[in-house]
Amino acid sequence: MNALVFTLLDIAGLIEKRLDRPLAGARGVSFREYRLLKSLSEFPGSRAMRVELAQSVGLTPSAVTRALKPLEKLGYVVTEKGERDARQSLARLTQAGEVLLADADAIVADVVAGLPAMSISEGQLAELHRGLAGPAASRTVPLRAAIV
Amino acid sequence: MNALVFTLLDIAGLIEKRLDRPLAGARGVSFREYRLLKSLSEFPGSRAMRVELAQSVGLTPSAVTRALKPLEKLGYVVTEKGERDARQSLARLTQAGEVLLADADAIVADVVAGLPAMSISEGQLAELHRGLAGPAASRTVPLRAAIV
DNA sequence: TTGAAATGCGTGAAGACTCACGTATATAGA
DNA sequence: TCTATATACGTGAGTCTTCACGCATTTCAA
Repeated sequence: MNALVFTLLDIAGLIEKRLDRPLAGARGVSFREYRLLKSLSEFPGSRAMRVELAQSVGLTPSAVTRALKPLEKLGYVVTEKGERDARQSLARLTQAGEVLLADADAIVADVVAGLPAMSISEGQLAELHRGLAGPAASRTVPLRAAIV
Repeated sequence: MNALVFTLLDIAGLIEKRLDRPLAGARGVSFREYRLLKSLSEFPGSRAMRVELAQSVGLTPSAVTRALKPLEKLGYVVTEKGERDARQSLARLTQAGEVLLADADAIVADVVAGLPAMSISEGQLAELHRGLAGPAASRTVPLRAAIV
């Protein structure tokens, strides 16, 4: 039982390392950055707030703020002030960002194709993912109850 | 294909977070530290070199050196100079470490039991793990070839 | 035996992440 | 309208990890 979980964690670590190297070497972005850009590209108009982005990649908004900075400097992302809500800093993928993302996608697909075959059902994995992510959202309530 | 891999990585991250909190809260050790101690306990006599330990938990020897320091301070581990080889710093689990580890094991088992059911074959996962770890070991040769 | 290469370890520097906190803006209720 | 709360963001401090080195010790080959 525990062994299965530990093995899973090890596997994830190994895969992440395998993805990180080629991306960093070829395009100068880490795998984390790739995922951030990928996530951004999936928002309507490739625009999203820090909080949305953070939620979708499983990071803190502050971590997103920091991760975005170098990507802006490289011209892959620009941030625009929200018009309706002045608190918002909307990150938008630039054209250069889209090009980079396309290249990176190809690299990632290559690496993934080179992984040992895994006979895991995508459906089951997705269900497990939901099972893990869901309760985290509703966790807010019990925590408050515990504090009060 | 890619989606499956990404889901797997997300799941690993979520599980790690779930394990980290209870351990840190109850026993003051991170999940990484727990794994280090666990790994150490599995060596004969609960003694191991930095390099061995590093290899078994997927870290750098220097990372192990640093990770071990606070655990030593807390009395869970002591390091002894190797008698046959004076370069070695052998880490050994103390009795206090064993007690801690037993408690932590219980906590981990609890958390794992609370995870959503995962219908993944342990055998298949182990095979994937070998497939990923194995090539890394033999990677030394091609790398050298590339350099020369 | 002796010089060169390999091995084990520890440290400084840098990167990435979280937490805690403060600021600016928006919103809801008295 | 005015005040309290919530939201979105950014920064400083702390932790953990890797990389690049350098030192001490061992091993191997001439």
